[in-house]
Amino acid sequence: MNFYGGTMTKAEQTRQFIIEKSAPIVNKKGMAATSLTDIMDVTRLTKGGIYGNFDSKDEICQAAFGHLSGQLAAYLDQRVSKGRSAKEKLYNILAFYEGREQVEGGCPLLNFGVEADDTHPVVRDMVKRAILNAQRRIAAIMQAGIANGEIAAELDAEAFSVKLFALLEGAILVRRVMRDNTQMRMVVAAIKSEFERYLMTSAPSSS
Amino acid sequence: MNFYGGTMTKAEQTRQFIIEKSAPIVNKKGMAATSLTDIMDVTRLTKGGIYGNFDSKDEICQAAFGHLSGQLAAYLDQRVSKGRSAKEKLYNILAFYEGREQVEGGCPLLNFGVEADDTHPVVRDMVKRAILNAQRRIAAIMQAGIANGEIAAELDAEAFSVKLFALLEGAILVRRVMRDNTQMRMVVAAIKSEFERYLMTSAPSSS
DNA sequence: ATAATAAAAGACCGTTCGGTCTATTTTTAG
DNA sequence: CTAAAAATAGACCGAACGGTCTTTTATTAT
Repeated sequence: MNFYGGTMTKAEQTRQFIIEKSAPIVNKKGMAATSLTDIMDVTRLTKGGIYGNFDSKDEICQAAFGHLSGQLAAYLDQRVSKGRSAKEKLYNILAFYEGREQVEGGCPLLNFGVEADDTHPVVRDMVKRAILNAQRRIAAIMQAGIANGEIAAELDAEAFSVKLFALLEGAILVRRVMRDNTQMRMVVAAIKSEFERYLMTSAPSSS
Repeated sequence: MNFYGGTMTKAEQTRQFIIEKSAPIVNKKGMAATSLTDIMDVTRLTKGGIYGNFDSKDEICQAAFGHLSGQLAAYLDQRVSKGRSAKEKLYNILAFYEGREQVEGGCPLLNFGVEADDTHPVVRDMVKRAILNAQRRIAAIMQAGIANGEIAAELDAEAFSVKLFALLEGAILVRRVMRDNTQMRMVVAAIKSEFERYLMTSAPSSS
């Protein structure tokens, strides 16, 4: 028996495989509406293989959200790290949301948040943490921008991050229902416009 | 046989009864997760009574959304009609969202919108129309305010209504996941603050 | 009151659900 | 190569699912 050191044991590999394959389905159909059969189909595994690695469907859904939110965070962090100013960092994030790319099945924070809030307290708590992290990411960018003089100190970093998050999630909802990106574009433009009011490099115009 | 004139036939009464009793559950648990048993329990009816009035569970869910969104629209219209200026009308709406009242189980536009977008095209279309109506309601208030000189013409009524809707729905999501109204309050304050920038009665300040 | 009609009851149907368990296969250590 | 161990297959389980259908109960017009 190899003690878990550098390599992944077979079960761990399979577990990860199941998570990665299932996550998009759970994100799209929802936890309640995703059946074991769906998971069996997408993984090409049977019940034995699945329940050998998970105790319940709920555990799979939970892990699926963890995977999706981790993936989303990684995407965003990557975008942020590629920006060399607060403005670039913010705009890279906005481009991500405005683009059609997104995680398959839409924003997991929205999907899981809406479904979990009454029925799945564990998932709800995970979503809560993910939301706070997303907001912290934005607030941190703003604070850094203020600290190095790129952004006017009048900008309330926390309030800005709260508004930005709400606007984007709302726009994601509208986009999914409408199947139309127009309002998302409007929202992103509005965020940019508000942000630029606090940019020190641009003219401190008042109108 | 009485031809349907003034009174409601018994079946129509029962149908309405089923819808009203089921709607909060479907709103809360979701369409997929709500079972016939749930509906039987809450209506104290049996399958015979239910399927005598509906062809399928989906039809009940659909009617439930229609009821909820109609109810929501009625609430909002009432609030709007009680305001005597654009500002009052808007603030009445905001007070509605900021307050804990809301429709039981949260905003049906959010709940049904997220669940329906992939799986229930009919419901998705109903949500789409409901969203557009909600936005139109706001835009109309703004346009009227501009027309009578209460609001500066610079305000883009449509863009404002899109932002407002997205902000509120995003804040509703956060509130449900966090079980905390703080961010909703922040969002409402931000909406008010932005709106007041365009108010003609207040000082046309530039900062 | 009664006969015709409408509505609701609830047993019943096949299917699918999440989950278990043993047999078999695959992997791995020696 | 072989024996021990781990992992997967898939038959099986009871429960719950959405939905049907016949019987019984309410309603209603006369």
